[in-house]
Amino acid sequence: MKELVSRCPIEEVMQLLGGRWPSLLIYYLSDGTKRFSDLQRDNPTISHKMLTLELRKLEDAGIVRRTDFDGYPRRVEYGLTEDGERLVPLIDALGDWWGSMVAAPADATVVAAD
Amino acid sequence: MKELVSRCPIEEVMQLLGGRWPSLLIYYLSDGTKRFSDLQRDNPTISHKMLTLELRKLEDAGIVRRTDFDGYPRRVEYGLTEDGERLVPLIDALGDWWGSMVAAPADATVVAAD
DNA sequence: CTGTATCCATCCCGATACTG
DNA sequence: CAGTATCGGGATGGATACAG
Repeated sequence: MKELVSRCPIEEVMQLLGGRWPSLLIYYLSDGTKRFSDLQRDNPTISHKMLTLELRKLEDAGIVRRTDFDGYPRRVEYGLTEDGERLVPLIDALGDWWGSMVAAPADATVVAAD
Repeated sequence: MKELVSRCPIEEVMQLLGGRWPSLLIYYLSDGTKRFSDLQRDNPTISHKMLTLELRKLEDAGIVRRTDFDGYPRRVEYGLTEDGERLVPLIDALGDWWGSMVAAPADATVVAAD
């Protein structure tokens, strides 16, 4: 079943950003334009293949802009679109939320188990 | 995890919320406390097994609180913790962002269907 | 009703090799 | 340098059966 018409936009956006890499790549790109090999250096553990696929996915979603200067050797640059930039603070907010979680463990939030 | 801890909290929080179901379950639970079978009805396409696993994951993360009234038949209720509640608007913001994306495509190519 | 365990198909992803 | 294609192992998740 490939047809998933999400009723909830949340479901869709999580499909896009949910994996391990998308948000990380966005994070690194928020720093400025980078080349393919720069991103490889930033993320030493991502495979060549996955970097390509993730970038393509983000590009298709309109989050990442790809610029191909085809000379030799080839040179391609990746950067965030405006939509991508707008996404950064939202992702950041999730990070802050997570930070507040680990700072104050869930134990303390349990209220009077009667 | 097997490897080093993520430098970026984003990476961690996405590992948690990234899949198809977590955010949806949180959405449904933001509505109020629900039983296992209620959630099954809300999400007709999730399998029994995955519902259990996802709920357990969210519970372990301190997002969901599980209350087991063990009578007969058994009855278990799920609800959001305070941390979970605080997460809702953040997820919502992502949904809004996504909504603004589809509303105004970055690339106006396909719009004109003459 | 809720939860656990098992089996098994599927898919994701890394490694590798090749192209321009 | 950047991208594509292919293969195979391992993780992921559905179906099912069973337990409390």
